[in-house]
Amino acid sequence: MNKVVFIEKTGEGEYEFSCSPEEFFSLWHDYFDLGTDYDYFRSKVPSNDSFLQEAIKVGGGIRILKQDPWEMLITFIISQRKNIPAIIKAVETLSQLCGTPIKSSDGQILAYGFPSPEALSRLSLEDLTACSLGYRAKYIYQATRAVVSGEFSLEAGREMSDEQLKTHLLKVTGVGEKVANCVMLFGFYRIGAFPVDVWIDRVISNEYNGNFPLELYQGFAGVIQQYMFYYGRIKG
DNA sequence: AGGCAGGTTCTTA
DNA sequence: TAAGAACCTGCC
Repeated sequence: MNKVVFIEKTGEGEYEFSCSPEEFFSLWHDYFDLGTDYDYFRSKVPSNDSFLQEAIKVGGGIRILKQDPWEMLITFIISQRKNIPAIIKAVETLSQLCGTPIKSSDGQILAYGFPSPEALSRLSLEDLTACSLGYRAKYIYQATRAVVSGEFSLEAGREMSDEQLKTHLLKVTGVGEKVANCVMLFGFYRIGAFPVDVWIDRVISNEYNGNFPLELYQGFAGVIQQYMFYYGRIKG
């Protein structure tokens, strides 16, 4: 979206945003999903579920960010078989290569926005490979062309049911079950989507004996997934 | 030094 | 339908 904000913790439960109050309320308040009552979701965790009880305590400030579908599609295609530092690096390389510079009022470049489909489409397959994307380069090359040509519409996804959207996203080569769920959750705010990656797999097998009660969280399982993911990684 | 990493596709039965 | 190999590359 070609916007950047810097947030500083200034006290307990107190944060300072670098933007104006107008921008905070018109943009970031929604982006960080600050209008949603997460206490309601958390209240659905059974008191005898000690893992999730601890997780919602430790991960108290977690929010599902309302991110851009296109950015999520490409970012999560990149994420497969990569660790987090490598993902960040690849996304930053792409942004610096063909994203829009975001400047402060005095002209200083603060960050680069994620490249638009058109901007990415100007990169050749070789260009993409040079961004250390490995075998994902051709997935991204193909997805970019599908979107730019209109053959694949992310916008159309907004009107679809969760089930339709999942099927739609799975048509993109390089998008499987996990990536589709991530794009749904973070790019379309489908908080019922429940992405299962290796960390969630580990939590389910280690803490729930391979059987997680998903049915307790119908319609917002993605929020619960975030607590599981966050705390699961801390615990190792 | 090599296995492994926020998976997916392709191949084989 | 299901299990197993191959896939790129950089990090730990």
